[in-house]
Amino acid sequence: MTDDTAPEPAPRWLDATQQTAWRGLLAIVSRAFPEFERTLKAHDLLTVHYQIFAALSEAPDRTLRLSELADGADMSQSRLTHRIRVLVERGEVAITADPDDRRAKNATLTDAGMTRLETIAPLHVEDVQRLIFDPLTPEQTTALADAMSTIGDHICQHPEYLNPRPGS
Amino acid sequence: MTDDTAPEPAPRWLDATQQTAWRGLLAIVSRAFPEFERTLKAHDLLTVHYQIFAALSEAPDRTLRLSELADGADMSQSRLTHRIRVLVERGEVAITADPDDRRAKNATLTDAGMTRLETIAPLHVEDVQRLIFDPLTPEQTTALADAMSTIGDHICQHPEYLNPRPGS
DNA sequence: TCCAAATGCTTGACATGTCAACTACTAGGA
DNA sequence: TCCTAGTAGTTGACATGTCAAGCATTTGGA
Repeated sequence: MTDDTAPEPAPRWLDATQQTAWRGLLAIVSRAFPEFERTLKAHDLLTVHYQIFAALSEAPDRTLRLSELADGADMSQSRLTHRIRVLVERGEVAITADPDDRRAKNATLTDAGMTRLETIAPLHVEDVQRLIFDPLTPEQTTALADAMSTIGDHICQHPEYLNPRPGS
Repeated sequence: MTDDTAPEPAPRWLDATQQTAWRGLLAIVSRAFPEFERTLKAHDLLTVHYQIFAALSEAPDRTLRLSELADGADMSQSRLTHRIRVLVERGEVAITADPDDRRAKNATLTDAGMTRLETIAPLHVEDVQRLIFDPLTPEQTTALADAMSTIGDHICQHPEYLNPRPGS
């Protein structure tokens, strides 16, 4: 009897340098990101809502088709539908039917929404500066941007490296 | 009438380099981390469970007091109580009363749990290598570790920089 | 000794995320 | 025209996260 299963390659454990980088990343995710959420929550917003505001504010006419908005803000359509509701109720986002495609809807950041974003954005960016960039020297920031953009580009340009996502 | 409120300082917007770094970080969080979760979920585990396994496997006697485990794995005690239940039911973690302090309980990674971790860990580390470190040169990895550990140390050593956390 | 405060953990209610239907509409070919 | 497949968005059930309240125990000081 021969074993026709492929032999498992030895695991590629993280070396010391990689472990250092990985632990730092975990610290950011487990401590800094919850801090950003607390600041937003103090103003009755979730991170989801900030992402919606940010994506719409950068779009032409502050308007995006809902599916484009979901893509641009990195969330599922379902989640968008659930969470955008409160923004519409508050009058900070308006949703209108698309005249050209009766399946589609467009979301627009209203003036009230823009005002809201202008209040929150400085608080959010201050959090990011304080927890992420303040401890770094300019050289470290440059090196971080280089590495991060390399990783980010690689992930976005190689979706085949990802497991199939359920429901999408 | 004089305005006695302090003037708002100008927001410290991100410069181009910082934006590059920030977008990369968001890409990692929104794409790579969900990928890690999908791999774990294919083996009936949540990230929470992996963190529990990892923390216990590194502890003396593979055992930690529950409150130490919650700290070490960066989660609230409440969340730990809720999510560790299934691991106990599966026999992968054992919980025993602490003989010295009758308030406390100790969690131990069982042999079955260790076997489980030895199955999953290579898959997880392969995900991390593939999505985070593979695109980087050795020099980029070194620079990333330097910046990340600087940020991580800063966050962990300056808890006064964080808003008060509810419930803790 | 007593008691108030702190600690360790659990519980349950509610908020949010996820996922698989589902409806409605559009596109494109027989 | 009629199908079939694909696309846009919604819905509801369930899984998970969050938070405040609660119980039991320990600590430390009056």
